This record gives sequence, structure tokens and C-alpha cells, in this order.
Amino acid sequence: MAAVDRTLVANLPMFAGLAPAEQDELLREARSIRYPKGTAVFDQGADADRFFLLLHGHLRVEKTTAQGQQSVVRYVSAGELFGVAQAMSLTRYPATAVAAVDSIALAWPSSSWHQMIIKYPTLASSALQTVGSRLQDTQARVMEISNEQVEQRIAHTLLRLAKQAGRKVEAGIEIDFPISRQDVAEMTGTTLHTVSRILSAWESQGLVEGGRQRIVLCDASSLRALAEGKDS
Amino acid sequence: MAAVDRTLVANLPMFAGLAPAEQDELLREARSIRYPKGTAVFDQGADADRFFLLLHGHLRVEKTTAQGQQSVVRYVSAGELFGVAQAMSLTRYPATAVAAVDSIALAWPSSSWHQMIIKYPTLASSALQTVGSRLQDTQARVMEISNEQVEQRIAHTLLRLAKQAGRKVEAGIEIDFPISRQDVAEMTGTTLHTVSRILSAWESQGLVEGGRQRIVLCDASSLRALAEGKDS
DNA sequence: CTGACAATTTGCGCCAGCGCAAACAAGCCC
DNA sequence: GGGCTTGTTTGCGCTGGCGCAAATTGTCAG
Repeated sequence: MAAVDRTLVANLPMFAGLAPAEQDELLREARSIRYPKGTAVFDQGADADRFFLLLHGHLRVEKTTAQGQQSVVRYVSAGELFGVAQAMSLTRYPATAVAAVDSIALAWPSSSWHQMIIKYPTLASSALQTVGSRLQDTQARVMEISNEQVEQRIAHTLLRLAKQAGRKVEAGIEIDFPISRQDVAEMTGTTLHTVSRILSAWESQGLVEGGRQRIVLCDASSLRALAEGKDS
Repeated sequence: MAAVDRTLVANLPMFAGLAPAEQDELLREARSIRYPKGTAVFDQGADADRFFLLLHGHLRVEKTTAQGQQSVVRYVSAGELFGVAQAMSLTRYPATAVAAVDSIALAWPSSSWHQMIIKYPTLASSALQTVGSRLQDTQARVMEISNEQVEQRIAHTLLRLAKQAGRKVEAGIEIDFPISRQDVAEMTGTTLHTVSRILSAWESQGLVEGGRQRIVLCDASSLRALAEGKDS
């Protein structure tokens, strides 16, 4: 396994405020691992023995209840810290992370987390910020599911995905990883049937363009209007 | 303003792992403030200039959307850290905290947070744990609202409230602060009408006992069965 | 190229729970 | 103590979106 080049990661929030030598030292303890599309980085319930930084790709984080119902918790994009269960005093991962496309991540042993934050307190700040913004997102989602109609929720979700992982194409903004109707349903608390119906309707109005595991936002401003409930 | 006695707080997670002298030093920078029932500790959108530790009482944390829809995010009980927006790099409070009963909190200026965690790294850990468990709770709530029927969600919510703030009484376990049907509705993503109907039904079956802003759980095991979806 | 599988679309019927409205307690303040 | 405010209960009708089922299309392995 080759050493990881500092220049790949020096600009990430996690490494901000650290001297190059410190960055190198952190990187020396990490392993870089490839995850082909479809493979799991970790499984819900497994021993949380590592934490990660995504260097390349996209992960889908999903959670299954005891009754077998599944939800998509979020998507992880390059540059994000994830799998920090140990830092929150969990001994097991609370969800499963699956590579949505071929991905590469840095992995540290969880056991070194404690010493790391003592040596580099800014790391704790950055983790706190990561977890905090995740909390904000999740609370926003609770409010959406509680108070909005399915159409609005789907519109919000697509806009958020486009912001997080949108790639400009001729037709508009394409979500940069394969995502099924089922996935969208599991993010919005609805069913794939309903998602399909709504996307079909939107497609015929020119708001989006679809395809097998593909979604392109053609008219973001109309979608934003829908998301805000301004019935059009 | 009198100094705060260390012995009141020494056992709280936030102060665990600190020497008595360090605890005293932290306490010296804090102010103790009384919040009579119904008063706001901070308002959504206000400048996040302080963070708090609840010494006594219960707070209701609520969030309002731009469209005016309100949800109850959670209840804070004595011993919990709250209002740590600054630590998550927010400049404004993302929600409003209102005293559900007469309450007392310690307040620190947000500006001292950064120096505090550098001096006492275990504080960062404890904050991370606080925020992390809040994230777990919120994600659990997303899954409940997404996948469960209203009855199950209300049962889950009551059980959680009872665990967090239950007080044993002759009839069963009473939730230790005034809580309206509307509040329960805003925690479960439903309407006060539906909550009222369901609680009435449960009352006639002897599962709970109600009253104005009062809920007593009489048969926790039946409620647990309902929560798990074992239709009875 | 072809079969087989996975994802998507669409029609149809139904029901959980919402919205509206009105009656009814229970505190609380003066 | 009496009126008023705030919270709760309950009836009724309606509908958003779910569940089921079947047809269709796109992809990939061989």
C-alpha cells in the first residue's frame, strides 16, 4: 500500500488548521482502500473498528429496522468524514455504507481516535461540525416528512442531491451516481410507485429527465417552487 | 449571582474525567439563570452567543419552518448540554428552547468554547457524544415517521418520553412535565386530532391515563407491543 | 443476438388519517 | 365565583398516496 499524498487532502475541512508535518503524520496511520461499486464499506451492527475519509466516489448509507424496513440515511461524497461511530461512543456502526460507484476511502483504526483528538484538538472541532451538520440535515428531513406533501419532499430531496453531487450536462444538472426510484422513495418516506408516478409527471412537464438509475434536473427553479409549496 | 457548587454537576457526563480544580474553573466562567415556565432560553434564528447545561427542569425544543409549520425537536432534561450551536459552527440557534416547567440552566459564552475544548479535550468528546446521540435519535425518528403507522409512532414516542422523563405514580409512569396533545402530534408528524383519538382509545383500554397536558402510561408492555407493530 | 433479470411505468381500488367544525372541560385571572 | 382562555374530544366526509398486479423497457452476461 502506497503512502497517501498530502496534497490530495490538505484542503479538506478535516485537515484545515493542521501543519503539513501533522497532516503527514495523520496520513501515515491511514490505509487507502478501494471499494468497487456495490461493495459495503461497513455493515450495520458490525464492530465500529475504523473510521473513514472518502477520497473518491459516492456511498449510500442505509439503515434497516428490526422489522426489515430500510431507509436511505444519506449519500456520502468525496471529502467527507464518515463511519465516526466510535467518536460518538458507539461500539457498532448504526448503518450500512455501500459504494454507489467505484470509490476510494482512507481508513483509520477507531482506537487511535482518542489520541488523535487529544493531539489535534481541531480534529474534534471538525468532527463536531461534521456530525452537527448531519444533525441539521436530519432534522430538516424530519420536518419535511412531517409537514410536507410527497411532491414537495421529492423536490427538496432532488434539489439537495443535485447540490451535493450535481454534474452539469447539456440537459441540466445530473445526479452524479446511479440512484433508483426505490432509493428516492427510501429517502422521502414514500414508495417507489409514487416516486415513479411523480417523476413521470414531471418529465412530461419538462422539469426532469429520467432513465434507469438516472435523474437529470432540467428546471431547477420550477422544482424549487414546488419544494416551497407554491403550487404550480 | 452566587458561585455554582461543583458537587451539583461533578457526576454529569460533561464533567466526567475532569479534576475538581478544573471543574471549578469551568464553573467560574458560567452563569446560572432561572427560566420560569413558558419563557424562552433562546429563540430560533437568534445569535448563538451562549451554550448551556440544564441543571433543573425540562425544556421543549421546537423548530418552525419558513412556512410557519412547527415541530417539537426534542425535550431537554436536567444534566444535558444544549444550545451548542456554536460548537457545530452555526452562528444562530437552529431552534427555540422553551421552559416546559420552571428551569435553571448554566450558561457559558460561546466565545469561550474554542479555548475550553483546547484546554479540556474531553469536553469535545463529551459534546461529540451528546450531538452524536442526538443524531441517532433523530435518525430513528426519521425511520419511524417513514415506515410506521401513526399508532406505532405515538407508542414509541410515549415510551421514549417515559424513559427520559418518567416519574413513577400509583397508576403507572407519568411524564414529568406538561405536554399537550398538540406537542405529541408535533413530535410524531401527525395532528392533535389523531393523537387525541388514539389516546382516548387507549384510555378506554386501560393502556394510558390522560388529562389536561398530562399523560400517564399504565401498561407499558402493551404499549411496547403496539410500538413494535404486534397488532393487538 | 438473445435470454433473463432488474428497474420502471401505469392502472385500479381502497383506507388511514387529515381537515373542518362544533361541543365540551379545566384552569386561571380578575 | 364567573367569565375567558386554552386544551381536549368527537363526528363526518374526503383524499393523498399506498398496495397489488401486470405490462414494459433497459442492461448485461453469455
